[in-house]
Amino acid sequence: MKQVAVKNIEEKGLRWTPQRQAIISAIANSEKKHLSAEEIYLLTKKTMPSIGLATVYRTLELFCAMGILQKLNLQDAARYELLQKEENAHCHYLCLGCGKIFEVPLQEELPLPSTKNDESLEDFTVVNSSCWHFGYCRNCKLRKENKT
Amino acid sequence: MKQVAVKNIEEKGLRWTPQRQAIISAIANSEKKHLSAEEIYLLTKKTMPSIGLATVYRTLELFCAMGILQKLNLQDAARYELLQKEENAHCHYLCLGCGKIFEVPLQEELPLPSTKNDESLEDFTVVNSSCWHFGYCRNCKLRKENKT
DNA sequence: GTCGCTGCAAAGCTTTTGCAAATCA
DNA sequence: TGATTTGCAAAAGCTTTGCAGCGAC
Repeated sequence: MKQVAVKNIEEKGLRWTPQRQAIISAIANSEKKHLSAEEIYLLTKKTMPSIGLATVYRTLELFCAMGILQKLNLQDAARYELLQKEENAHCHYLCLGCGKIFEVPLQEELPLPSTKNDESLEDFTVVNSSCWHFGYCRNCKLRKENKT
Repeated sequence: MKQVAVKNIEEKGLRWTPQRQAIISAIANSEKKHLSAEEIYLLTKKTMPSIGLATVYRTLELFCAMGILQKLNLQDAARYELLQKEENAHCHYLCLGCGKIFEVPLQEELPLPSTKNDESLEDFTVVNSSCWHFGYCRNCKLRKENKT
């Protein structure tokens, strides 16, 4: 993972700096997925207290452009997650009750939509996907029922 | 559509005001989908010049809570679209080249993910879905090839 | 009168940008 | 040396909030 990043970065005349390493390490070692820029900033600060928030933002943007991270625009703020080959297509289930996010890989290729009506779509190359389902998890439904 | 909204609103002790009517009309009559709050504000200003931006934001939030609108968190800003029964599940294809959004209804129910590994998901009730595919449309791919 | 709604202005947040210093090739 | 990168501070942009006045019931 890191090796690939280093190679990609250096091929483009960019540098693999301690900051970039610290940021990707913080993300990779975090148990939590879907980290916000602020969270990544705080995590990275643990190993590199001098790092600036702007650097984090610039690095996250770079990593997204390189395909290392995927940016998710959520309600409160953007969140980032490691993007690996096998994870290219997966679904997110966000519980509106507790805010928990469940993640489910899609084993097979994306469902083919009907492209009859829209010519231009017939030749659309999908680079990346993000599917979100909003609803309520079992715990929250049970909690709801008990209240009523 | 409007009738349903009025009924829902008044049932909850809320009011169906000229502003709310103007906003929903602006959205419904717009050819463009996926309008930003700013765009909705400007559209509504045409029929009601005195309206304030804060009112638009508050109304959009209300309509989302009522299930009349769906909020889409995109890169630049949040966007809103009418949420109708038949449209409950649909895919968005966003071209990273030109930013155009193609929309494709999913005829059949959502693809069933593998829920083996995650117990809590087995009993997840989906209220609403939003699927996004990012990539390049034909025009942008052609433009790219011509450049190289 | 009460309660909800509105418009304005100010504040709050996340994110971006400018710039001089630092760092690496 | 020349290019990229960084940290700080300031700015920008979207969205929310406080509040006094208005309007509906």
